[in-house]
Amino acid sequence: MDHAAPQSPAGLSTTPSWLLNQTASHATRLLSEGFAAHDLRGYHYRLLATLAEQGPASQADLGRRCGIDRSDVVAAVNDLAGRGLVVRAPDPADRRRNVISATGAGADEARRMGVTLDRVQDDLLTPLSTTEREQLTHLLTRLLHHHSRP
Amino acid sequence: MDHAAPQSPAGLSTTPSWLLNQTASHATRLLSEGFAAHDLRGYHYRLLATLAEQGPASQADLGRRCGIDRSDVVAAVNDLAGRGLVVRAPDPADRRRNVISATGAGADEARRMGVTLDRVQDDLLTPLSTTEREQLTHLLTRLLHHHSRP
DNA sequence: TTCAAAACGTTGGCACGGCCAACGTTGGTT
DNA sequence: AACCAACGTTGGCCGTGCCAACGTTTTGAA
Repeated sequence: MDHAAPQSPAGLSTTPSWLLNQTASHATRLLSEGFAAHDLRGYHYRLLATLAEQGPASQADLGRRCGIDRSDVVAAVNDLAGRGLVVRAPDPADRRRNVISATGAGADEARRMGVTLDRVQDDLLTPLSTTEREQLTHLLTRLLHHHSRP
Repeated sequence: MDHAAPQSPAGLSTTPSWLLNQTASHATRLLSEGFAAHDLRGYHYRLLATLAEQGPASQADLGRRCGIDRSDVVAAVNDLAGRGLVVRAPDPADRRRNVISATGAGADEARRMGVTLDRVQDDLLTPLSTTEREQLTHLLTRLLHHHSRP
């Protein structure tokens, strides 16, 4: 009686926002599957990578740089500190702040997760040529830039 | 001391998966802000639009067509039925199934939300030319198609 | 025809990213 | 000194996307 089409919400399937969300969803899935091998999540990687690349920072700064809410930074830093990937120390110059630094193990893990990240990018973009990948990156960058102005 | 850069997770900012997630995030935000005016969410629109365009269907079929889990369809249909946008009736031909149909009010609401959807698309794609919008749509469609083959 | 497998609706739960309000503490301004 | 801003922290909420399990009903194969 009903052969049940794959999955394509009617007219939605040509809608940019729909396409965007679906592809992003796939990307997130692939990425979190990859990160699961490290027993960590996206938040952890963002923080770890930022610390490894830009050096120690306060939690508030970290949150700003990573686009993560202060309250979520707390939990993620707790996780990372609990595994010795990161060290939380009071800032002697400003007692409101904690200075977060990546440990050696943390930097290593950041590197390893970076490899995973790269692998996932390739996975994700498999069907696209180099030129097309650049096109996509360019278009998305422009959209993103436009929608991030105050 | 610290001037706090905008928000750009180090090397991540050039990563397609990152760009994808960020732009999708903006799109979702815009969309849910738009849908909030209708006091409904994305799930509701997907179901309503599918019903309005393709006619009545069982919950399982609806879920398949919309890419929504069966269990989530239950709740969303409850909401829609509670507002008279949709009717849930037992299928006489198969007593396992409920036949879901959009009411007149449901079809109206679907239309109205469709307008909101279109407005949000324009909002989202403001900085892109027509050609570029087509490029983006094309690229995303290809990615999506590639990653949805059983 | 009988019996096992599959599909259905439903409940309840979890993960993840994102966001907000509130509090006590500490720092800077005026 | 008084006020306001920033900080870390707790605790909560939302939306999307899953999964497991149950009882009911249908289908298909022995």
